[in-house]
Amino acid sequence: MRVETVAPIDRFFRRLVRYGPPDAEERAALQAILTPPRTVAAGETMIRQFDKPQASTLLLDGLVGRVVTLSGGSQQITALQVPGDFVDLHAFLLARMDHSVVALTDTLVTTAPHRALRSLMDRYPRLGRALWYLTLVDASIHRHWLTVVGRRQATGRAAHLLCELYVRLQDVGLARDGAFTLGLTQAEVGDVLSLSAVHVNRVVQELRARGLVAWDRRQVVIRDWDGLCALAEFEPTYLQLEDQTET
Amino acid sequence: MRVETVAPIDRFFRRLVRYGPPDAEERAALQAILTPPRTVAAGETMIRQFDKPQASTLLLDGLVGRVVTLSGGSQQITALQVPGDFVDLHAFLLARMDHSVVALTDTLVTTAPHRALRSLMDRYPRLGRALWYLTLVDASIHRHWLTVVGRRQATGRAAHLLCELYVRLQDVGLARDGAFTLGLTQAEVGDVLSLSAVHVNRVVQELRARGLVAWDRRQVVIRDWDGLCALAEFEPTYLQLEDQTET
DNA sequence: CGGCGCATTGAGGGCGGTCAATTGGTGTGG
DNA sequence: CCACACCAATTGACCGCCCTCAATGCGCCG
Repeated sequence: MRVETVAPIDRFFRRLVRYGPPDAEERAALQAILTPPRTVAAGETMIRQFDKPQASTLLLDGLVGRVVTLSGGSQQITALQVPGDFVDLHAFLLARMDHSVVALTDTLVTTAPHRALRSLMDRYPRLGRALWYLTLVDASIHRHWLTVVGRRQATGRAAHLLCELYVRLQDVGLARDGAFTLGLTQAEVGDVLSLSAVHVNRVVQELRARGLVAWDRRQVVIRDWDGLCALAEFEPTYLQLEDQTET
Repeated sequence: MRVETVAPIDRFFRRLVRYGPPDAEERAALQAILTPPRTVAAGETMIRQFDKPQASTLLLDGLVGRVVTLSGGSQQITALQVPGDFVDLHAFLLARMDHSVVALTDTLVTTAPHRALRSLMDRYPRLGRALWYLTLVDASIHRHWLTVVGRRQATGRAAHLLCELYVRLQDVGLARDGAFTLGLTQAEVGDVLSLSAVHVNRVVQELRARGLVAWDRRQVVIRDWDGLCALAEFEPTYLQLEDQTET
């Protein structure tokens, strides 16, 4: 999955830096509370809906989804997390998980115990705000997808997902030259886009026919970035990838 | 709009208390930084997309929406805020507003300057976490609506909106006995549910025909709460209205 | 070779969209 | 007091996107 050689933990710091670079002391303090990395196999549920985890999980490698199972047995993926993302930082403060967290590929994760996080925040308020910031970016993405799912047709939704994933993966060194590994089956893409697996397939074929992407198995190559963005009406501000420093 | 006699600011504290009751000192400190209340007329845009506000707005009375205007000229309301809600607390840390905030009825608001918020947080870390918590509840609602809009049919979506609004308004003393003022036109309901105004009307008539609600102008009376919840598959955990205390 | 997961293809139907016209309530100016 | 404007709600006709239900192809692994 790796493209550049980036130490997994740096993917996280790169994210955190957007809010305001933590100094060496803050960085070390944060790193000190992380548990040793462990692997989770594709398909495993790492956190169950209604659980009350005592630690938050940081994704180091792989792809995970926040999954809600619906009454009819179908499921909705409300968010995808790429390496460097905290998967359930919101569990630090919310009473119960409102969704499950499922490994969509083989993954590598570490965790930050909530007790340690809390004392870290008491000691380094700015670091606390940086973590808060990360959850706000998640919320911004949620809001954006609300408009994508609610208002865009299937083709635009799919194109939008590809644009977003490419940008996010590129940001952590896991995509380059338009190529990346999509850790999702077409059925799972449907669970993200709120489409049936059948219709996802038709859309994929349309994107191929228009010469926008090559999409074979789980390998995606974007052939026409501008065209794909235009079709998706992709405007990446909502991902909050620009640096901003605390004023 | 008022049903019980609740001082507007207490609607906010009632919310905050869910995370862990602030002590008298924290309460006073928070109240001290709030600017004098001002009114905003229905239809006015209080915060514009792409703005970088220097203060966050606390809604004391009325109804406001977070609105994204789309390329086609239509709009999506990604969230509704009821009295007691911070409308744009995320602007405290995010670089730019990813949406506008529009007053859907005449409203009463106050603001908390970001500079003051920041020193408040440095001084009272637990209060800071309580504010973070509020934004996490927002995110939880966003995720939930992603599944509602993505997976439910029009009738279920509308029923769900009524259930949620009733519970949230009741929580701040603005609804009772199944009756509340819906501050939205049917067209605006469509902007929330990602439906056309025409179809919203068809759905409203179906809800009336099934004997679930009376809905005249902007007055809604729920005639059959259980039936409405069943149709909506409403399960209010995601609103995080249960108390939880910091451990 | 057989089983399995995933991708693909086809047929048919329904939910909800657009376009357009009408009703009705409210406010305003003459 | 009435005429008119305006906004919100309502109704009807038509149609297209995407769903469901199947069946088939295809690569991989035991």
